[in-house]
Amino acid sequence: MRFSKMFIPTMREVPSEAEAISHKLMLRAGYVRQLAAGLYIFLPLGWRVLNRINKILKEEMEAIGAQEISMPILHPAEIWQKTGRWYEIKDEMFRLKDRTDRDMCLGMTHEEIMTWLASKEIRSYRQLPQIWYQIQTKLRDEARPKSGVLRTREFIMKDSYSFDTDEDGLEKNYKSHAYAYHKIFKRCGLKFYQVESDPGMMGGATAHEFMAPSPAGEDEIILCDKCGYTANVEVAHSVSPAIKDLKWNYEEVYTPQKKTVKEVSEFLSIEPAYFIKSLLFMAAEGPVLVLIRGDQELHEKKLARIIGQFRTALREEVMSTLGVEAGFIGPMGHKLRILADSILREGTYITGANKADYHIKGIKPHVHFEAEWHDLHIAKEGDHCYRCNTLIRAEKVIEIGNIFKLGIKYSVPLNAVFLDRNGQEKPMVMGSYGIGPSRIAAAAVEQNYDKDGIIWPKSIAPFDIEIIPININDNKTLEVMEVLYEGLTKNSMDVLIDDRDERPGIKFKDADLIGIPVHIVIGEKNLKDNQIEIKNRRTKEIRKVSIENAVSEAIAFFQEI
RNA sequence: CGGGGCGUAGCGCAGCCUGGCUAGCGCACCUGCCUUGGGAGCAGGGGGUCGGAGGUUCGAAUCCUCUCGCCCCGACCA
Repeated sequence: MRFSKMFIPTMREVPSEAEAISHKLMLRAGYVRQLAAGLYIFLPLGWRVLNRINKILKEEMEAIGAQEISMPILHPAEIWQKTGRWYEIKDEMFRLKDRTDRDMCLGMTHEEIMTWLASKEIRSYRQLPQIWYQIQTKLRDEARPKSGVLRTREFIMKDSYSFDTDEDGLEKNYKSHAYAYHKIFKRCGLKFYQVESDPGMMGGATAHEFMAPSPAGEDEIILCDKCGYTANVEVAHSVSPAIKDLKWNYEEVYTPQKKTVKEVSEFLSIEPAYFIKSLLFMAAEGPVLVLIRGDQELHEKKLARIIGQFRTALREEVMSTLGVEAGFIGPMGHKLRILADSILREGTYITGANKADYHIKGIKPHVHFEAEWHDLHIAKEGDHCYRCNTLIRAEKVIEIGNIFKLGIKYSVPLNAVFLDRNGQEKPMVMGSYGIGPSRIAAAAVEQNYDKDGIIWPKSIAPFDIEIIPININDNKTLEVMEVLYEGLTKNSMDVLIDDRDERPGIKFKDADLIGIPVHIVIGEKNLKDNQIEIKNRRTKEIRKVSIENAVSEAIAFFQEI
């Protein structure tokens, strides 16, 4: 491909709206353009990258027996109504009506439609298992699209769905997807982790996410380097640092106007970890008191999994429920549901006295209060691994893939059933598995760049090799350029020639920006010695080779990378 | 949806507070000359409803009101 014939609008300056590295570089290097918030155009270079990623996806999906199909993006509402998601999902779903006033929506994911298809077509256990996948556009009316191509309202997703006769079959397909995903992300040149995750509204008990470490990531994971425990903070367990049991006697202390843990802790010169924070929430079942240690933070999602949707109690509700103002609440003597973080099972603490301006020192679990014990705190760096007690660390990550065991969540409402060996009707056992190709691309950029631009992993670069003729008006240069281009192309290398009549500086800068892994520089000086240069974009290593050997050397050089 | 910021040429910005001459600068773009190993130089040139609407004023990029868009933080994220 010739640069002069390809639309590669590079920019010297970064558009001011871009913040994330991948966003800046993909704009500057001419890979994408923004149409509106969360809507991106993939330009020729960007589209080539996506296609390379998709090719890897297809190969690895086919390798585990998945079959590619293509489903509509426009869905009738009835199917989504049957599973209930039409009502559960709110503004996130794009909804519309057709000309006959029929409710429709744009697909944010395809569990419903895939299950519908299975319900129509699969009758017998003999037809199972099936794995169907597609690489298809998804539409989600995101509250806040951000970071360029990382979070958009319309994006392409590789989504696959497995249908099995039983849990064992699902387990097998779940595992083979995990295996395929490892291969895919490895082939794409990404650093990544597989972590335990929250199944969320997808339902089912088990889910994992594939996470590419990057400061631009929106998610955070917890890692234990010793035992290998990795989990999304949304579900991560941890053991907060141990504290001594100071065995104070139960006594009231005067703490005028000191309400927050920080204030009382400073006032009494006692570490926050010796305090119990008492928080009142209003759930569907009524008020619930939640206790966590002073140095912990409540994980609202963990709490929501236990008591359902809730909100913070208003000042008046605290007063009417507990008879004390917020800031001096203690867990003693109340008749309501009390949940406490498990760490509070042991020790002696300080807490509100249920009386304005007073705290209680010396409160002990089981003696002065009872509670349901749960993991309610946010795991963070400095905590210990709940499995092996080693110090854990946290990392920012980009979610690039996920796998869910769905079970029969969708097959039951949509009546996707089959007859088993004994002629018994049973719901299919399902799994769903997603990968975002544009997130792979963005994560690859986030993990591979320098001050000059992108450094693509060679498996997903838009081209393998870029040829840079220094002076396009030199006949010898042109001649060598054509010979190399032909030679490399014949050996199935994807080659971009910068045949523009531009100054060398511009070509070098653009080449570095665009980030093709290998550059071949043809200059008049080296030609006099019958040589050309082969350069590694990442390391800047340059190898001079003779023109005769240039093709084979360049290929070898590419393969070494 | 809550908080903050920004909309002036393709990109990056100045001008706005304190209203006033033809709306300016760098890069990019076009023409010519020159130049060719890391975003050259000289000369000439094109491109703007100052996001939009309404208002105040003799006069609005500038002041006021409304509105639209984009970005960032948070909430949300199937």
